[in-house]
Amino acid sequence: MNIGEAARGCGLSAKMIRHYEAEGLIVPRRLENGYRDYAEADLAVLRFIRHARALAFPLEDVRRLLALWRDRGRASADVRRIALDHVAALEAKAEAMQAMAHSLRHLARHCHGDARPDCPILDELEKLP
Amino acid sequence: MNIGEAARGCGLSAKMIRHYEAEGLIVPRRLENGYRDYAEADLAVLRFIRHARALAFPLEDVRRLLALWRDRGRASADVRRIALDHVAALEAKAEAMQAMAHSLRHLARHCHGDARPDCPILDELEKLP
DNA sequence: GCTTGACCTTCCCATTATGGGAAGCCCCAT
DNA sequence: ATGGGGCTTCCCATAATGGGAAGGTCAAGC
Repeated sequence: MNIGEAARGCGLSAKMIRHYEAEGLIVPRRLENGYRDYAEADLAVLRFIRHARALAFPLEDVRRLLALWRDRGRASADVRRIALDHVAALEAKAEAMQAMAHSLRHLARHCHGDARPDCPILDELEKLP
Repeated sequence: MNIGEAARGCGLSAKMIRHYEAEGLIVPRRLENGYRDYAEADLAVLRFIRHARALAFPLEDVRRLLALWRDRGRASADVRRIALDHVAALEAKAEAMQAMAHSLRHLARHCHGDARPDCPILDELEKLP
């Protein structure tokens, strides 16, 4: 199966599949003409990568998860550790963003939002600590 | 005031001040020796930039906010528009991240997290749609 | 007056994940 | 054999930040 077919089969772009290969996540067989040749098992790996990325695991985490996935004897605790660390990172970022959104919404609520020039939003950006 | 002093005075790194200059946000006077020379008024601009960045406004937004800030006759509606669009973007990202965190936490809850190899997290990454 | 150290300049590179696009090769169907 | 579509690699760009090199400048101390 060449890369285009593999891409359609796993939901990733050919571009990204090559990128993941460059990152060492999945290195397919090569045909004599130089074309990449993906097996069915490779498709499963590519889908795994797509799912992990959909949950925003950084590639470095995906690499480790893949290693654990391939290791039939891994301890589930290792997987859980990676997942929970990632959850913590996600929640920290999400909370930071919501705090910023909240502050800004608060400012915007006190801004007339009409043709007048006075604007608490700019005032605040000017004066903040 | 040279760039080091300006950096200490506004809370940005000299590196970033140069970057914001390259982006056209603030271009200081130059001394004869080529050194950048910041006035007090420049410090206010730099602080404005820092505050806007602290609220995660992208540089492009900062550029527009700065223009409005400098324009004594701007309509507060223009500022509000930028702010609320940014709030929407922040909230969208925050919600996406929390949804991912939530899914993962759910998976992790069903993972023993011990030495056994069976792991619902990996199972899910393997099987997802 | 010269050395030293702190500061300044510009330029290049790396990060993360993704995509655009060019140049050139390959394969298959007409 | 020719054309179209797929494949290859390589370079570039994104956003914001930082690291670091190579070299110019200034001020203090001797």
